Amino acid sequence: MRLSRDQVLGVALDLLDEVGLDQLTMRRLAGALGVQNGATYWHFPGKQVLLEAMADALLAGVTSDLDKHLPWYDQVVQLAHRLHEALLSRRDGARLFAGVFFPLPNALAYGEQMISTLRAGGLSSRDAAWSADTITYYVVSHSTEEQLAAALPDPSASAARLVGSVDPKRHPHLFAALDHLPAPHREEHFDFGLRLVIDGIRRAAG
Amino acid sequence: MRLSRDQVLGVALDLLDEVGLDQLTMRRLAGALGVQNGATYWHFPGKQVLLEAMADALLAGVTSDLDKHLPWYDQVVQLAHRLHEALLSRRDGARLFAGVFFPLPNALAYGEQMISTLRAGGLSSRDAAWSADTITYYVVSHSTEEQLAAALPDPSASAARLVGSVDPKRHPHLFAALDHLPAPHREEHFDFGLRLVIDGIRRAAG
DNA sequence: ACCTGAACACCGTTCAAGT
DNA sequence: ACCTGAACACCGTTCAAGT
Repeated sequence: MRLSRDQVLGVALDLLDEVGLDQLTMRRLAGALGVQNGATYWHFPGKQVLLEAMADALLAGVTSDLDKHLPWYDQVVQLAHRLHEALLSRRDGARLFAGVFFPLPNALAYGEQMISTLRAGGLSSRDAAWSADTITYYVVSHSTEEQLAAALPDPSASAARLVGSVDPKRHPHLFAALDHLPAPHREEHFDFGLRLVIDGIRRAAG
Repeated sequence: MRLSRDQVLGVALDLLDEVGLDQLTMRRLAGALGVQNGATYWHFPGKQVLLEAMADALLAGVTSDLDKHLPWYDQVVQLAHRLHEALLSRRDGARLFAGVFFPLPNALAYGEQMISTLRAGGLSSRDAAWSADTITYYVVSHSTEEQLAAALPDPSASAARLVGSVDPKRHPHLFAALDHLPAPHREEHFDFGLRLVIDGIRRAAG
């Protein structure tokens, strides 16, 4: 059976979940497709383009069925959560998305939705665009860290290394902060920072 | 003349500026050092450890000579700017830093300084730690995007591709936002988002 | 202690040739 | 139109052997 572009994309996403971004190679992908390693190059001109398509596929549906009855700032929260979930939906999804720059359909839809919601809150075109950037930076960076932490060979050994490297004499505040690591409270930690950003935006909205 | 660990690190940083993170290979590094490609492995056990050392080297001095007479929130701004400058000081510096997870000396000093400044503003240990995380996420993500944009093969062609991909009918708000791209106003764009976050934190500080 | 030389097991990409 | 087979120019890492 011949390959289709969508089939290559789908198997690539499944392979990402299985082996992670660093181990996702064109040769492994060909193997997973049961095909010789030059074959995928007929469907995608190179690895970078495939990665871009994968990144945009992650965002499918982020703007669907949003609740228009919420106040504008809660709509922003909802959309930010959607992006967060989308990036976490596949292994290394956040890093994949962060490594891509170009405007693709689902990313454009997300941007349009975010900016229009912020404009509904009374922000100027510039402030809405720049606030959307800030929210997106936050979500992407937070998601990246979550997945990096999850990918560590041995999480509890890594936590121990972290604790061990903080000398309470030299870094007293950091030492105290070890009681408040992000990992055990993922959702709360994410919402805390998102709330900071959105409170700032509400203030800017006057 | 024999190599020293510091010499390897220094040449690696210079090579990073010259060729970028993706082209920074252990073999090129050996070439730049005038040595066979196994030689560096005596000084660093592997590429990842070298990258971690390079990332931490970027942060040397971020906490030096901070102005203690500023109000706490302006000290936070100053420290965030220091991190921003440090990440931009070398090509792909932000991506290099983002790819590293483990606690190294300069990163610890930065964290300690940021949390202690926030605590001076009246935040609880938890809120200070989580607010510091949010600021750091913002700075790293913003810096990464700046450097990604700067690394595009042809910036003006890329801008054209961006403009061309936004249909004003389908994405009217995004289209309007094209007048406010980050690139032409780097510093202002950075400060805008940082201000949002810090306003949120000041509100949390009560 | 520090480095060479050579090998091992991989990569992404290209492209004539097949079907 | 779509894929194979084989090559090209690379990687990171290891390690016996040299000095």
